[in-house]
Amino acid sequence: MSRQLVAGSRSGRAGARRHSARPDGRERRDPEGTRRALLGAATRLFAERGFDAVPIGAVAAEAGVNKALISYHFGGKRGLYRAILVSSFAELAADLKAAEAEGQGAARTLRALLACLSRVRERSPEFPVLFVREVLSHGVEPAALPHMAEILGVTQRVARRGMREGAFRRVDPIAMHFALFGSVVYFLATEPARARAMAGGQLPRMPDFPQFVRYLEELTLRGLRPDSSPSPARRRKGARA
Amino acid sequence: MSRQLVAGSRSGRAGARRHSARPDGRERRDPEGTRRALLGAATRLFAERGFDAVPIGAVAAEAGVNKALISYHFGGKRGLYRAILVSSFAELAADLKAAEAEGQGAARTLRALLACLSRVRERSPEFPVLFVREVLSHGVEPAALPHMAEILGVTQRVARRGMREGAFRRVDPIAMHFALFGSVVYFLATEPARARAMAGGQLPRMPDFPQFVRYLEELTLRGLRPDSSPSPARRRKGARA
DNA sequence: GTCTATAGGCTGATAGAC
DNA sequence: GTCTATCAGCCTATAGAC
Repeated sequence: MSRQLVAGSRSGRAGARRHSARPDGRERRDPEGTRRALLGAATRLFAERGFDAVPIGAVAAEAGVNKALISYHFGGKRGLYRAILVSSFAELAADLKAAEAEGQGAARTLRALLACLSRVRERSPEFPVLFVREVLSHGVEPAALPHMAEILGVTQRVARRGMREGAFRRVDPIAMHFALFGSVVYFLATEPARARAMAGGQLPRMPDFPQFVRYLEELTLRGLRPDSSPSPARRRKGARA
Repeated sequence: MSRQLVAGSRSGRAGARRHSARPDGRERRDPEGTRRALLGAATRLFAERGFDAVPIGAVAAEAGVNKALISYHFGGKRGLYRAILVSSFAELAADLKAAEAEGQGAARTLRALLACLSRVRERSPEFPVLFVREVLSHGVEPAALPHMAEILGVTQRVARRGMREGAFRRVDPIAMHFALFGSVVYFLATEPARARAMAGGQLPRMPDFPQFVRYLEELTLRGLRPDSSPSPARRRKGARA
């Protein structure tokens, strides 16, 4: 694989060193710069329109680079996609695991995880869209599956830990994962589309992500507290005081 | 309901009446049957692979119908897509509104909305995927936008109603919408992909939707209760006892 | 209404000059 | 490593026979 899957290349264009200006005004880059330009352009476009809707020529144009270089550096369109995908998934999984390790206590860890997702959003707003697109896709990229399993694992462990520590009432860890992770990811993934719809004056107001995270955190921490009595309107078999 | 929104199905009473068996074993349908076969096949395939990844020939084959009939009945691939999209969105919006009307009290209404989403899943498991795909898409289908606004409106109204009735603490209605609707939609939209991954033995166990809904309902009702004190680990400015 | 045949456009990949 | 030129493949849409 080219350059071990572009590991760790952030979406930023940090070191795109210029070589020389050319007659047409565009710039010639070194190979590493080319790769990064392609990765960045592809991330943006694949997120915005989806893999199948983006012609390879559009990626090249957005990157200011020749079409043919995609095959040269990544072995084709799919290879380019795979490169951004697995590096992004791996990065998210690693970040979540780091956040998991840093917090003491389930409640704090949960907050750390949410903070981590906020950072993802700042670092690369396109990633959540890419993530959801892939999760819906017919055949999920096999190389990304292990990372997805890790991500699921982190949330589940927080749930188990909270129950063990007596901080959370007894719940299904998987359900907790989806309530937490699912809503955040949905919020983030739909953010660009909302922004576009709002720009067209078709939607009233743009919800605020930090506020949403605060809501979710509060909801979860309150809703999971073991001491509170069950829902007032209905009791279920197996519910505990 | 879904009828007469499904593009030009005019008088269209039900009845996929068979006409005659043909030499190759496939069956000839009446026009209404053709439209429905196409709608059904397209719903399945567009959900599974996405609009751009599905050749029109695949839809025709899945429907057991000739390619050219797509242009004839729906004015082309995009027209077929638009037909399933707006009828599905309209149906969901209408169902949610019905659920909203039926429940007395915010808590009960909230439960009715969740039950409504469960019914959606049984009726057409592909719809959530289609929904999310569209919500991510570059330009959301204009015809579907009003319905999306309605859907957002229903959840927001429940939130406001709960606060007015004193059943919920003060929260941002939009945040509540995303926490509730977002997580359910994410869960449902990823369900087919999980099923496929599990079939390949790449995932451990399949989470249970009814259980997830119960979790979410309980979490929300507990987490929104006005009497409970704020999160024990941290207080915020503006938090109320 | 249904079907066949075909036109015309666009796409991803590569050979080969630089 | 980069770029130009080119090609084969596939896709949607339609004209016209039935």
